[in-house]
Amino acid sequence: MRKKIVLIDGHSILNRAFFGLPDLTNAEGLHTNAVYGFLNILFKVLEEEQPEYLTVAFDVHAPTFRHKMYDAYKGTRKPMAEELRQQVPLIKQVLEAMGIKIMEKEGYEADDILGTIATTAQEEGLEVSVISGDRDLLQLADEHIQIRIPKTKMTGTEIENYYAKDVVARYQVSPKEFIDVKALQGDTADNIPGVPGIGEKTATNLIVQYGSIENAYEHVEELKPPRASKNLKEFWQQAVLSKDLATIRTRADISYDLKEAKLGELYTQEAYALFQRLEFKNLLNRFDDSAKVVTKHECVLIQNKDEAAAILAKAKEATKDDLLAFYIVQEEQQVLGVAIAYAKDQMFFLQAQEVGQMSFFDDDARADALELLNQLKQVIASAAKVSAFHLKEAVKMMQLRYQPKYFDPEIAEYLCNPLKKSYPYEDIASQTGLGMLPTKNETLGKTSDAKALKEDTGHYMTYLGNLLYTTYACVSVYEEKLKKEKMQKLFEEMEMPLVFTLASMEKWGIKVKAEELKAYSQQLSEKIAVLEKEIYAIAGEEFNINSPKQLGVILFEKMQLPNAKKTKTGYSTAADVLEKLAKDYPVVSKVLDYRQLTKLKSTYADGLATCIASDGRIHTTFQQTVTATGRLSSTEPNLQNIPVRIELGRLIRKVFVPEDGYVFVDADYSQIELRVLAHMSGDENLIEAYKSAQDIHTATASKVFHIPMEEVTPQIRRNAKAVNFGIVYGISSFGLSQDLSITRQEAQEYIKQYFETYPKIKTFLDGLVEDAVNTRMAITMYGRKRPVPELSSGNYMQRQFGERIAMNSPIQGTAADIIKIAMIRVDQRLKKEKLQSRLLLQVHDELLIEAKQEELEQVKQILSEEMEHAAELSVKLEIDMHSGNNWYEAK
DNA sequence: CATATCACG
DNA sequence: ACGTACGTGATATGC
Repeated sequence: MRKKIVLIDGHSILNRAFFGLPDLTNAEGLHTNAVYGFLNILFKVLEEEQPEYLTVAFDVHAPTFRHKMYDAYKGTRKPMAEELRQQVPLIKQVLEAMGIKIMEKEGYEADDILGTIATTAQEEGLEVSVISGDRDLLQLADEHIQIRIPKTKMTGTEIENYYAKDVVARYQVSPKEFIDVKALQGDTADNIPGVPGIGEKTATNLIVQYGSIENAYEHVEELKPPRASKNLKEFWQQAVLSKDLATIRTRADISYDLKEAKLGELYTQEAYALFQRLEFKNLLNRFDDSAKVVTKHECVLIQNKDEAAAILAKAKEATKDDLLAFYIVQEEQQVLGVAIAYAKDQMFFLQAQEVGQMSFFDDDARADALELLNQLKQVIASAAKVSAFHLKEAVKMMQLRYQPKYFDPEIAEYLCNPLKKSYPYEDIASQTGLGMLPTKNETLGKTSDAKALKEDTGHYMTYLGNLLYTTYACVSVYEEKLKKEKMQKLFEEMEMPLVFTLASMEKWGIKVKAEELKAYSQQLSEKIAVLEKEIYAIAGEEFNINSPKQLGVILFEKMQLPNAKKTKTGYSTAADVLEKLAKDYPVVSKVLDYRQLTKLKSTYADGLATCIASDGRIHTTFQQTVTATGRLSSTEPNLQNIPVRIELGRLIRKVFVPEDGYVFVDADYSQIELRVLAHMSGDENLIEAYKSAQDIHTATASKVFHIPMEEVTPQIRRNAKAVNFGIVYGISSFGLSQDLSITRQEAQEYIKQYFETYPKIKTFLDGLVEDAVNTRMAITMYGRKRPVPELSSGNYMQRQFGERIAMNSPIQGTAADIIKIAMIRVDQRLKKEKLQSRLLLQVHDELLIEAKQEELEQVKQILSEEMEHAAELSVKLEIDMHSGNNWYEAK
């Protein structure tokens, strides 16, 4: 039995995998599909062959890839897709981590390396398998050299196998003759000229008959067809050159030590860590426990009160001039305990007294938890620096006041990488070089915290240890990182103080009239029932109007309505499609009304009702680490999308009311994004338009369409307004034409006129794109960054999208920065001036304050001062402000 | 769990 | 020849 060696054509297999799989990315935004596909092919081959030796060969330079199957017809080489290029170093890293031999040598193509090793290995008595997606390698097939070509199919990976005899069976020629066929036929993708007029058929026939180009040349007068005879004579030198180009070297001057190719343990710790980072979850099952445990951090469980007190005292002493890290473990309003660290190896979990299982509210337990938090608060108060996981929650629970010493790891990581879906501690640990830690899920499985703590205490202490260690040890790393990225001020002076402002807003919540909400819901129900009946009557049957699928069938099949537009899954029934049909088909306008009403009922009337807490108020959560641009978001419930544009929806704002003795004051910035644009671009015309206190959309209309201000009709003003919006979004003629229902040409003309009116805006936006292409970042006035990986995509659409992001993010982000500053200052001033009025909500460019009746004037003063002077721009920041006895009135 | 739709800035 | 406006979150449906 011969020993086996497997040789892999690295770039070729990577390429195959890349085109065979949909795009995959990990949390860092790295593209991983090619690496993943490569590994799947690798593991499949290894399982089938059980080889002794393995080597992967790469070309040293791979600036281009031969897309034979994809664009051979163009006879060109495309530059390698960026998404694929990124994965070349990655696969090498993976292979190294698994201890797999990589061969590459300057001056040689991977083919030559494979050819040489394969030939030598066969001579030395090995059985050889060469894995490649490239049929050129078939010339290497021999008695003991098998060429294997994987095909990614729907059903998985299938592999075509060729020994020498299989090549003859399939192509009529031997592997050696295969070279001659190619020499005649040529290969545009490989820059092999071949002989003109000879294609695959003729080439094969000639070589079947004569065995080689040399022999064919000797009989050149007899060749058929005559064209072949004539051209081979004429292009003989070119044929000889082609043969040379097509020949894979089998005696390349490479030093190759078979011992280095011997397969060892593939499933190493390094490989495990890398697979984790790349999020190859399926492949992680292949590892056993020895690979998984890299570092272990444990919390020491403290249940005894005296011991807890001793530890808190020690922590207090140790952190007087030093860092304290903590995390409050809670579940459903119940504090289970407090994890604290006062050094990297001094981590404890102080368990709160258990709440009795029988009684839902256990006053003793509650008092105990409060006492624990109170003690923690004192340690926090005296600590020099404090890092807390979920800082905002802690601020709410212990009513902490802002001091510059606080640190929130999730927010630090968010500033460094704002595109991630979430910020779990293990990502923070890996990003700050603290190692690959097991996730909460991996340590505990899917159970509740309370259950895990009780029934799996050991693992729970490991989970907390990992979380807390990360919270403690990441601080110094991020401080350096933020300094280096010039985001230190942004973090310390904007995001951290904001945590405290948001905590206060969430804690206050907003009062909602539950009964009125219910009445509103019932009102809607009645109207919905009427519409429902009418729609069924017209349709002639009952169906689920809320199902786009069923609705599409009814409208576009049964009722044969025109202009059916398709989505992936069926007909589009989106509002913009239906609106075009509404005036001709009453049923469509009823459907639109129905949609509106059911939306109001389910999301707002009924949805909000379930969110009213026992204090009669709704406490939203403001997310500080979600958006790519630096805006906030609001969840459970979302109070940033309460209806306002349509009257019936707007009415719902009447249920949001101030407490007795208070009024609402609502202030919103007037076109803050356009003003930011005017400032950042420095366009004199736009700045001047604002300085002369004109209505900006009318002024734009007048200038862009060359008509006097007085003659700007509402319609023309609307168009100008759409253009202004478009500019902020990163304008495209298509988008604008859609929005205004005009042709692309007209939209293009509007844009052209706009840029002629405000020339510096064009320069500015082009500059933003150029900078983003160079730095791969969009950046705000305050230094907030957003990576724009779309700009390096191989896909034109994606790159186009990247350009719009590059234009929009600095504008939207700067506006978001400014209102954050305003929020902090308004909040801090209300507190400093010892007012009872409080900030409740932020809706991107709007703040809502619940003002004590007697403080109304003072509050208005504070709002206008702090909002208008949050940033000093070359145009004034103006606000609109209203007060009222509910949100409807105040807006 | 993904998709379509629609509410907001 | 393509097929897009920027940023979010909640709900209902249907696989």
